[in-house]
Amino acid sequence: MSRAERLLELIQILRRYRRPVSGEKLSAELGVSIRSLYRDVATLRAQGATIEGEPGLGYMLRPGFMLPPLMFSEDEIEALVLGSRWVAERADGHLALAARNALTKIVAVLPSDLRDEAAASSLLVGPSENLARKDQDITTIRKAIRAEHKLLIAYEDAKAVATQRVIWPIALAFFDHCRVVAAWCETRRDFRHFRTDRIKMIEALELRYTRRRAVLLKEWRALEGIPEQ
Amino acid sequence: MSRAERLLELIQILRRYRRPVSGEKLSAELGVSIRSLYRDVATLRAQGATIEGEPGLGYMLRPGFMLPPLMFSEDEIEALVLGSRWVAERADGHLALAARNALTKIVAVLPSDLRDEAAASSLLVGPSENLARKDQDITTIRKAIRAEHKLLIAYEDAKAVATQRVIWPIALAFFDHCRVVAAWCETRRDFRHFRTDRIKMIEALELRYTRRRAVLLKEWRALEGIPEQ
DNA sequence: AACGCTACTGCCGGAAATTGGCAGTGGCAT
DNA sequence: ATGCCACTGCCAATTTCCGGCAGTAGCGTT
Repeated sequence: MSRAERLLELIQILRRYRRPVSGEKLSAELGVSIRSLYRDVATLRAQGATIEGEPGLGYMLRPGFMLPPLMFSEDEIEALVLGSRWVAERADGHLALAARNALTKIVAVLPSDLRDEAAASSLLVGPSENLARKDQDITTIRKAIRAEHKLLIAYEDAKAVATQRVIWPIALAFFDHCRVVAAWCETRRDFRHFRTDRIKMIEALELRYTRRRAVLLKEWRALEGIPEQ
Repeated sequence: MSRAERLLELIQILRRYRRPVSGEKLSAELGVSIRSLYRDVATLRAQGATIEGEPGLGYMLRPGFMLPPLMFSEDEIEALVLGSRWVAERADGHLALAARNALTKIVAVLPSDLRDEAAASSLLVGPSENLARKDQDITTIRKAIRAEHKLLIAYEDAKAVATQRVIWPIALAFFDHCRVVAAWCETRRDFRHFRTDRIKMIEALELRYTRRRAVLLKEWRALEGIPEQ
């Protein structure tokens, strides 16, 4: 195994463990001495990986993904740039920032003669027309989805009937004029959809819901007839 | 310079030249022997780069970009996935396909435990509401923009007045309900905007326009007050 | 047919990078 | 005070990398 491959392997091993792992264990799994492991960690850090090491504990990789060298066609890069711009324009603050950061990283490594072209890429995203912005809420929802946490919401449906419910959010759909949360509703014991602009209050309950999101998502997709994207 | 860096450098050099370059020249630019160059080319090919080599001619890189190892945060990957999905949903056939391909490539290299999560990512893009689809035209426009080629179009404006013009397309803006081409209009000798759904006919003139797109784009941006994205 | 140009491969000795072991420092918790 | 562990510098052994050489093969020109 070449060194480059081993570095990638190290990232993946670190990613598998969620808790700190000692360097000795990592070196054993890689079939390499502890000394080399320290060097590998240093190299990865130099490449931008956020590997945290604490004496007495071990190493832990801050959640993230290391992509190995990838080859993209011109169209593919253009698609990534356009997509990131759309997210930067339309998604909530955190995600929009992440989109800009991802874009910056990609553009930074392009050869200089192409950097300008990509930066000045001719595919633009227009502003949203009348999309009500509830950035902080969307961020809360996204976090809850990822953590499989319950949410308490005050909702006002299309007929202006107000309710309070505990929901298990599983997905967030972006439409032209609104965003919709798909969730399992504890009150109704069924899947329900909630337009984010009709959510009047939202409270993150630091409480995990009892089924796996992937499973719920699959059931919901089947019910709604939504194909995998 | 480490070998990994040199491989990236080779890609960038190949990208600079648009015509075939001999291995000898490449090796000279890299400050390395011809023998090593052959090895480097072989390595890059094994990594998926499409470098074409023909005896008597030289090497040529099929247009595309090699991204070096990159580190993305969870949010950044989520933004890339969501953005690609939007492009796959909303852009024209070629670009949509490119978005799907880019996504496939990214997902393919994620560690397996995360692949499913990314594939089943909870951020979805709803279908467009009443967007008139003119896929083949959009592709033509995109190609013309990239090549800085003129286009002959038959246009019907908001008042149903029909005209034919030669335009120099410089950008394509995606709005919720329509796509708009920004262009220099030869007839009017000024910048004009054309909604793609009002373009009745389009013909690609294999003729380069006389000013650089980057410059035109900058002027147009200044005129319209559109900030760099 | 001969020649020039170039991609491509195998082999070999020398150069350079990688590796493992060792010794030592320092932080932290028990 | 002890144990655990991250981290660094040094050095010799190992592995990989590199350049040069010789040789094969495809293609177009003369």
